Amino acid sequence: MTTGKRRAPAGAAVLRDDITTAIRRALMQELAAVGYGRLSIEAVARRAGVSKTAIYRRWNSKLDLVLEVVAAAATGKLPALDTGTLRGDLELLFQAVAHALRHPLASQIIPDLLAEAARNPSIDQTLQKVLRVRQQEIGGRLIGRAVQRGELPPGTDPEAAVDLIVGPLYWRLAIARTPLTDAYLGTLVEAVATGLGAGGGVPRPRDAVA
Amino acid sequence: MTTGKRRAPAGAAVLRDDITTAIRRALMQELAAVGYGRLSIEAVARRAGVSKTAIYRRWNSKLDLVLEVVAAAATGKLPALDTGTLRGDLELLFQAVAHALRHPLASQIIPDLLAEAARNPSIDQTLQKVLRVRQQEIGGRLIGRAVQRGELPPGTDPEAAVDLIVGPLYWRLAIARTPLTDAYLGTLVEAVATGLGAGGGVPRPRDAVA
DNA sequence: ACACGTCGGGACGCAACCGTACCGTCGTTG
DNA sequence: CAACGACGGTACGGTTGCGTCCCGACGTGT
Repeated sequence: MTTGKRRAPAGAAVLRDDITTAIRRALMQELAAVGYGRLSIEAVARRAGVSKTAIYRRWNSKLDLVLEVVAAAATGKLPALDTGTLRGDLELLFQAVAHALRHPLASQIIPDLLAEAARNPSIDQTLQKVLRVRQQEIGGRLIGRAVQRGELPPGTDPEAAVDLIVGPLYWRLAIARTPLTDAYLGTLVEAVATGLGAGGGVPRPRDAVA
Repeated sequence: MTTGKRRAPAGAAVLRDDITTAIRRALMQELAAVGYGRLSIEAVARRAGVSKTAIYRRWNSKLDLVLEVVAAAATGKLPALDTGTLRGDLELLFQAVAHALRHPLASQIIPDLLAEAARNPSIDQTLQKVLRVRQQEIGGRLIGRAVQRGELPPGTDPEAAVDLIVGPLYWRLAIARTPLTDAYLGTLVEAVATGLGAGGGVPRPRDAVA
């Protein structure tokens, strides 16, 4: 690509990091632009200003590329998240989730891949690791501390609590794409905190309706 | 397609309804199977047992087909939904939403199209009509009645309430694809009801953070 | 009885993409 | 300073899809 005058300077006998990161960046942008369904290696190569060959030297296939890059991008740092009160923890967590979902790329890529996960086991598995398991870990610790403090009843189910926390934020930011207000966040904290305590704890799943 | 012996009996000088509905059904199934991104008219025709020509006689293009069929499928009936109490209304509403999201086709198609809506204005517009506007209507009436009864403070924002209702259910059923329990539904009703009333009402959006 | 127009089937030209295989170039590593 | 191997570029054969067009067959409405 880039039909220049003669030839652009090439690399050497080692995989160049700048080219690797250019591919990663281009993949994320392309994924946001057209989604996984329409994703093409050629478009990624074009966008990265890189030859297709350079991509196939690093990854075996489209799926390989997506899984590795997305997993790497999602596996980031996260705060300590221990303020001493349930409401404080919730507020921090909400801010973190909201911050992540406000990234334009993330808010396009995540719903797309989550939809794709429903029909692609490899993607499903990867997302389970980098999204849901992390959420459950964080949520579990958060709920556990609140129970120890006596802020929540002992039977509280962390899994359900996470749904209650992530669900509205995800719906509003990623699906409805409605602007988020501080007031809304505050109310959400209040609703989740009181809601979790209200029912005498969220019982564990038993009689499945589905 | 269907390279038979000679020729199957054909129709007459009028669009046959059975073929039209076969196309509609095939489109929904194909949409669930591969998503909008990979959707192909040829696959729809194959699945419907119909020639491509038959599809193009009815719709101009892929997008036309999808928009019309999806809108028609989503524009269904909905219950009266007025039990006399906030918790009763919420429970009915949750059951209805949960029922809709348990349809295998719906739970595949809806997240896919919602993700696609982020980059396709036509799809976005259609979904806004058949999903979000309906939700806001229903939620608005529900909240309005609760406010009149004094169950909720007057300032309660119906839009935020809908997010609070739909979000967790959508996340659990369409994204996490976790089985839904009666107990979970009950707790959700409790959490939303108390949560909405807790903060002295959900204020309207003002200082957007995004 | 007859024209109308849909039916399946097939082919069309065009475009895009997959994954692989070659080049000749050229920087890095030892 | 020499060998290694990644680099861009290009081409390959095969597949898939788009949207259009033509055909002969045939059932329906007038």
